[in-house]
Amino acid sequence: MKESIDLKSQLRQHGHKLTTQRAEVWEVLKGAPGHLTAEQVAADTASGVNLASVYRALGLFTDIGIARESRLGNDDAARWEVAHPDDEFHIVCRSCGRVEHHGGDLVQQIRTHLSNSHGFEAATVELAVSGECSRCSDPSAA
Amino acid sequence: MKESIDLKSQLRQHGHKLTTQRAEVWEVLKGAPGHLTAEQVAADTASGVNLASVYRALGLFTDIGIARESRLGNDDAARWEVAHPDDEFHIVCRSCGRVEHHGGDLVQQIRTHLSNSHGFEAATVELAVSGECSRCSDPSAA
DNA sequence: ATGCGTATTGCGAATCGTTCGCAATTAACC
DNA sequence: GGTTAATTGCGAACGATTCGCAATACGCAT
Ligand SMILES: [Mn+2]
Ligand SMILES: [Mn+2]
Ligand SMILES: [Zn+2]
Ligand SMILES: [Zn+2]
Repeated sequence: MKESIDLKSQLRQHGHKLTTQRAEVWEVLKGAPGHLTAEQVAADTASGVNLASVYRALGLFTDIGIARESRLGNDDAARWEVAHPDDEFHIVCRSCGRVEHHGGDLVQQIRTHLSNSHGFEAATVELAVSGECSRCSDPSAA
Repeated sequence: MKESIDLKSQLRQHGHKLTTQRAEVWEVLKGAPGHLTAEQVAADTASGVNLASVYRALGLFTDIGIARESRLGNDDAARWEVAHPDDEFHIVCRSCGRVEHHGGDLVQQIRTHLSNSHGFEAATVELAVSGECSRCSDPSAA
């Protein structure tokens, strides 16, 4: 099973407090299936955490590395999720907007090529592919 | 030498007029070394084209495929350049913000893998790598 | 060249996502 | 429980982009 992140210790390690709001925001992120906007997080929060505080929490989580922020598709709002490595990249359906994750060594290959052939050590590799997802391209397959 | 795009015919083909403002915006894009914000384009424009009109022109150029829009690094403003294929991806220095282009077949490999192994035809592949550029990581190399 | 009808411009106001300032609250440590 | 600095909530501010609309300028046909 997947290691569960201990929010309290992660925050402590970076010199921050564990507040009820942060805990609630974290709970929403953990429970959500996908990539949420700050507004969605705020809405799903147990006690209705203030939007500005949600932004602050999400920003903090991203800074300390337990959450990941991305801008997907044509979307103008940022979205967050529990952190996952770059290697698991995003495939965004340009019809319905659904996002799938794709693992494998494709991203590693990019890193390796840049390092071996160009002496460049990639800090982050952001890869996002768009196209029609199976549900949208083949309407018959329910 | 690189084929030069004929703005007038590209616009005609898509049912749009060639205006002096569009010509000026295009001139700026063609002449610019890098990736420009709408504000920068407006500023560099011969007759000071209005910012809203610059946005409209850049949006149109992007729609008809002769310009490319990207959001690089932590930057919150969109940037434009004369269109180039996805295969030439972006390497962004997280210290100085400089952007380099990197060609090769890495992006094609991604497309091929997704098609062969998953029957997924990628419409766009957006790849952006971050790290320290040579100038920033090795200060001695002037 | 001239005139027409429509696409396009410029301008300011509006919108949207996100951040800020600051007084009131609260978590962490004693 | 008391102290104190970190955090919250609120509303106002912000920057990027878009919109509405009257004035203008293309493109095409005279
Ligand atoms: Mn993800
Ligand atoms: Mn580019
Ligand atoms: Zn879909
Ligand atoms: Zn640099």
